[in-house]
Amino acid sequence: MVKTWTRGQLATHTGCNGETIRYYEAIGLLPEPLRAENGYRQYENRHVERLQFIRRARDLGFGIDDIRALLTPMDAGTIACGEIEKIAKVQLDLIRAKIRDLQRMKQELHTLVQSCQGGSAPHCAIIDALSAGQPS
Amino acid sequence: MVKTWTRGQLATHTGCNGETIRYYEAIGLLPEPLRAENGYRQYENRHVERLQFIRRARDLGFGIDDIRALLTPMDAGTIACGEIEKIAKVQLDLIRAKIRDLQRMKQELHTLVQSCQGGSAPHCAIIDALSAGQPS
DNA sequence: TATGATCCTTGTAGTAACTACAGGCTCAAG
DNA sequence: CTTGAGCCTGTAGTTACTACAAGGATCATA
Repeated sequence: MVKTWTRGQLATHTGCNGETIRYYEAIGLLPEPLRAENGYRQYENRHVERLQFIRRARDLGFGIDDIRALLTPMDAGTIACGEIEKIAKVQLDLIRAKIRDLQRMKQELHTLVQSCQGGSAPHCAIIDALSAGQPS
Repeated sequence: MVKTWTRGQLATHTGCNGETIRYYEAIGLLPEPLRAENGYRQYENRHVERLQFIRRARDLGFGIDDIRALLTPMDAGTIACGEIEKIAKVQLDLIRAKIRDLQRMKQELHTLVQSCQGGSAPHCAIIDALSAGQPS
């Protein structure tokens, strides 16, 4: 007998929300498992590994479609390393861009919050700045 | 006569999508403008300023509910500077946390992409790493 | 054996902040 | 007068889940 898992067990083991597991099945990321006689899903090791792969990729910021683009050739056994590297590099660039945006936002917000330090001004410096708007 | 703007003019002037303007009205961020006889919205200067305020705050990462929390006391004329500073500081902390997350992701992805540089390995190092999963 | 808690099943709706139609008026230019 | 753009309304789609509701199954305990 091969060890199988229920949905809750898979959720606990992987740290993935149980509903999310069902969602991944619905959108075709996680293959449909066999069912026990009572209708319960019976996950096997390949499901555990697949789900862990998905979660790791999601943690690194890959979108669902990116992950599909990684999994499909993996399933077909035709992994084109260059294609995969490309997806990862695009993702890396996206993350770098997001960091730049956030750092600009952080800088501006920091200036805003600093300007408030008086605390008892007749007008709120934050509101004033947002209303007037410095060129960003 | 006071100068008024159509929705499209307001969109062009503020750089905000025209549908988004309608959306802000629907959720109560932007007050309903008067209508011309043909039913067209007639925006006034206060709408332009309000929309610019909203866009600036959104650009700094404030959520709709944050902006509502800023606008409501502004409308009532009871601006509590401390409250506003608190909202801004929370937002600043959120942004700092996001930056940290993204930098961790960037580091891991960078390592992944570097590991691929061979290009002609029998297995893709990126796939291997995502499958095996180093502790993050 | 009864019962209550916990798990599983399904389908559907809600989240954030828009964005994109469809179907139908209105308006300005040529 | 026609054509194309802009405006109106309402609704549905986007991303990646998350949260029910209603009902059946299982398990521990009394």
